[in-house]
Amino acid sequence: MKDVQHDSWPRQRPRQRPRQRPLELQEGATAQSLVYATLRHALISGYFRPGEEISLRKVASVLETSVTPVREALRRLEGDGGLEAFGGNRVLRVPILTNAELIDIRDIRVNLEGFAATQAIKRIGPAQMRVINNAFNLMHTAAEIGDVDMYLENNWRFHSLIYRAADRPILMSQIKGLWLRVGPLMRIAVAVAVAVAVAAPMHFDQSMASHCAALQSLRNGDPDALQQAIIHDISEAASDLGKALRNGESQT
Amino acid sequence: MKDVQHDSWPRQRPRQRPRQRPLELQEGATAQSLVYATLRHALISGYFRPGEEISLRKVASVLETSVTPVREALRRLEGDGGLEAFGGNRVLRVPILTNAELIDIRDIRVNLEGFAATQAIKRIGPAQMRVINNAFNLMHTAAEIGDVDMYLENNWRFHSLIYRAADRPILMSQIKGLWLRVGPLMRIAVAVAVAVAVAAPMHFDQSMASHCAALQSLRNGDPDALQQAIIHDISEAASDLGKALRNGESQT
DNA sequence: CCATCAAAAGCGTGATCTCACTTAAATTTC
DNA sequence: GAAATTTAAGTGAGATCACGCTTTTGATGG
Repeated sequence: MKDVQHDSWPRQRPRQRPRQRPLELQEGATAQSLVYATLRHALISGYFRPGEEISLRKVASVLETSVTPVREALRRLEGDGGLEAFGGNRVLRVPILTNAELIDIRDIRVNLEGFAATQAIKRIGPAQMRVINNAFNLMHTAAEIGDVDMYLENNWRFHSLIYRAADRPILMSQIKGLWLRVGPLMRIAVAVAVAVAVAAPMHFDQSMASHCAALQSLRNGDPDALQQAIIHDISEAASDLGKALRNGESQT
Repeated sequence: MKDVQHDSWPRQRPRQRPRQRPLELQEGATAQSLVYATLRHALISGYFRPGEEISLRKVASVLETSVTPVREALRRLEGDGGLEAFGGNRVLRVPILTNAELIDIRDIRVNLEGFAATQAIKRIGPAQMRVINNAFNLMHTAAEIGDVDMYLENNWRFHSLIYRAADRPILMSQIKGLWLRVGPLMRIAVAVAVAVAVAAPMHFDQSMASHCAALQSLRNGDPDALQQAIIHDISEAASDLGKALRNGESQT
């Protein structure tokens, strides 16, 4: 059935080019979704600096695919607010948040994550509690040994594990979208905090106090206390992020 | 290296195709963004039914462009939750919300739009108040004469004008994303409500009562009352949407 | 040595084509 | 005539190329 020669064409067409390569794309997932997931994770983990420019062809080259899936992935990230088009050439880059946007995100996070926490606390069983405890401990030790990557990863794990228990996919995606926006700044803020924490180890205690209070509220099953702890943590973090933002723009 | 004739190929290639046409794409906006805006507006206005399938080539043909920008636009909409990929062929279609998703969206709306209202009320001046009043009146008359399009449009205008006054772009985009998801259902719910309103004109009064209370709170500058009115409206609407959803799935 | 201008490289955008796959229709077969 | 199979049409995914634009670079003139 598959007349490979395409009889509708004259006859001898060289046409040697198409040669589509299936590549290493595994498991039915589209290349576009792989690129999207990769870049999204990189953004949320702060592997890109605010203001860094992302090139279609560079990404396509690194990920060993063509420009088409990359462009779709970048466009999705642009829609998510994780990237922004800049200049007349529409070069895509990591957004540099303004202070107003930071406040905007903070308040949305307070509402959404606070609500998610109250919904989650009813559904957290001993198994989830153990995993959350694990993430908390890892985050704690990461802060002690000054491992920024480990801290960021487990900070996200700690929060997302709680919210995931709420079993609200749409709410979860909204929260993820907000973390995506603050990811690049978060790394800078934490890196600075870690740097000063070497000299003054008590600097992380503010952040740790919030997380500890959240953990305690989880154990007690107190939704209001948990919500307050989450809100406090978000406000603290927003304050640090604001400092990092102002430091960054003074450099630029 | 620019050998336009591609000397690597035999020689006389007709190759008459490139012929890129600038088309009617006006004002520096990319074709992709035009397609996105068009389809997004169509979705939020309920011009597509839940479950309706959207074809790349059909859209490209109707909008007189190629498939590339259309696919990017549809992918963005998929990321927004306005479309979903279905089946092994990843055919894109308008999502059919589950009841859990409806509750999810309702609660997020209560939090986000309630918060937006409290932030907006401090910043609403006489000029905005006049525009909002206008939208309210248009919505009211639309309900009386049974014009579904007019009602939907001004319902969105009424709400968005309030939220826009909060001057929180990110919050606004999140709220828009939620309306995008419920848009297709909203039309069905309103159409049903209009149909029965012809027989029993007092059916719209619930919805109108919420909007009236919101307007009154705006005039009084009472943020708590406004928030309560918004929350009440959202809850009412979610109830109607749930009925429309159950009716729809009984047909399917 | 610096300013100026032209060439080149790089950017995103969009069109076109092939591919793999699914689904609908038509044909054949029992 | 009904059922199974083959065929045709339609789908999204991905690669490649041309285009217009901006930025960088290199050479030339001052």
